[in-house]
Amino acid sequence: MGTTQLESVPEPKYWHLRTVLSEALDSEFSVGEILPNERELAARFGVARATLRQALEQLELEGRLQRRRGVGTTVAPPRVGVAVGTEQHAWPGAADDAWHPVDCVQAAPPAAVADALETDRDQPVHTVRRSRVSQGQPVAAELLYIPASSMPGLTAIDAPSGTARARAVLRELQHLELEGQEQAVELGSARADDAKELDRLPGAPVLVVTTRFIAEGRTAALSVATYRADTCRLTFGDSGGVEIHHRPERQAS
Amino acid sequence: MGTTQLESVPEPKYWHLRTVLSEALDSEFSVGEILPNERELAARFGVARATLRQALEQLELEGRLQRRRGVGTTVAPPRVGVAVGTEQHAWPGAADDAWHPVDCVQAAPPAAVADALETDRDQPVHTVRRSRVSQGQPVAAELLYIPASSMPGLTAIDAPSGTARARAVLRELQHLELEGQEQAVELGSARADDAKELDRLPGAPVLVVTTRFIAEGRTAALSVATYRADTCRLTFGDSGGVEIHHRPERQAS
DNA sequence: TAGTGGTCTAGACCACTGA
DNA sequence: CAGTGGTCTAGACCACTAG
Repeated sequence: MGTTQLESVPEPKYWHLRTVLSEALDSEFSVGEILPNERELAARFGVARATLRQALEQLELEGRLQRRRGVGTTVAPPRVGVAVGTEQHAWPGAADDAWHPVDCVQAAPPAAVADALETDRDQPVHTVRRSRVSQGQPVAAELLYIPASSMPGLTAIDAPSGTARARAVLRELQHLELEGQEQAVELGSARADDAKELDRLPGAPVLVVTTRFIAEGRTAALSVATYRADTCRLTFGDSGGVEIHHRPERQAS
Repeated sequence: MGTTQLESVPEPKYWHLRTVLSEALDSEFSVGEILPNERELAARFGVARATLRQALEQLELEGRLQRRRGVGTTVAPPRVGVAVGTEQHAWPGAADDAWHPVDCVQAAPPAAVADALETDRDQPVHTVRRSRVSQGQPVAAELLYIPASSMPGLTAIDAPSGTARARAVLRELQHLELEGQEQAVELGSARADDAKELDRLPGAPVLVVTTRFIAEGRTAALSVATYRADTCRLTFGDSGGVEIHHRPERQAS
């Protein structure tokens, strides 16, 4: 009788814990505040540390918490909205581009990319690496694939690789007429190199945005961008910065 | 010396396992095939079951595996592309709509929704529940919020709730002129009711698509749709069905 | 060096499925 | 009913951070 309620169909402990912690975050903690450590929290709730961690993982997935090894668990700020799809289509590297180039090499692409580009697998492809920063934090890493056949004017550029090469490739891209673009979003996990760039551990959840740029009836470029799923909200549509932040509802009783 | 290689900076076992299993899935298994059970796999790889499960979780997150309690672990088909953003904006419930209505009630909305709708928190809102099916499988559940003030003509409808009511609300919506829409995508975890409708466990990863429909300069409707993140690839742009499926690259050595 | 989160183990029991 | 994945425990050690 002293307990709140008997659960005829008991929900898992970690799920209940998630709800309790979520409400505590709303009412008793403010952004950036540091939580008690995992061993202490587990003891306080009377569960094993693994169970407590399962609840924390959920909350981190939902962007409510941020955990860093050697430091602690902190309350995360609301997700930052990053504009991904715009009404006025534009090539990567255009004036208002939110990305900045990092590197560029010319090599044979992975098989999956060659398929999407509709080119032979041994045909060389310019691969531009770019990164995107928002509010001081890295939010996305991108690999931009451009078939060499799309850019005949670039064969004689002197810079063989590096940032200068990347800029040259992007500059060349602007000369083509962009006819349209198609995008897809799916859930993925960060590969080792992306994870490093995003300041996360390998396997961290990411939103993978694949963009196909169409010119002259063909796929002129393919962008594969991985966004931090914990901190980002991808926005599409006319204006990107509108304040629609959906926080999951309370659990129904 | 018999081992393949000494790892100077050893990656986690579960991550290495994920890679090994991923390659095995590519080469030795076909879609729908059932894997050995977890205890057997763990023994075969010489790890604890929890570690093996960590690897399986990764692969399930990436849409490579499907696990069902009491049944087993099967190889998942490639993710199905579902069109989310279209060039020609249209109201929910239009002729070519992929959704079908389930239910409708009129009640005060959650606080977060009221804020997004820019209405008072105690103002009544029509809440339409819809579901979306693709290739025989439920892929998304939606809550569609429409302020009663947007639809003055609906006060006298006789059906108080249920599917008939939902259809009536959607029909009424078509009479307004749609001026634009804004969308956002973020990662979330399925609430209990959504999870049930999506045939998943609570907490399963979902892609939450928030759409704001604008008419007469105001927010006339707000849709919060949760898509199964494991099985869905959300497509935006001119044509939704194009075959760009990005499979994560092999891990660099 | 002390304290944090990340990984891993070897068990146990439960909830669910299908024969 | 037997077999599956899902939950949970109580430990251990490791990698990383910061004072």
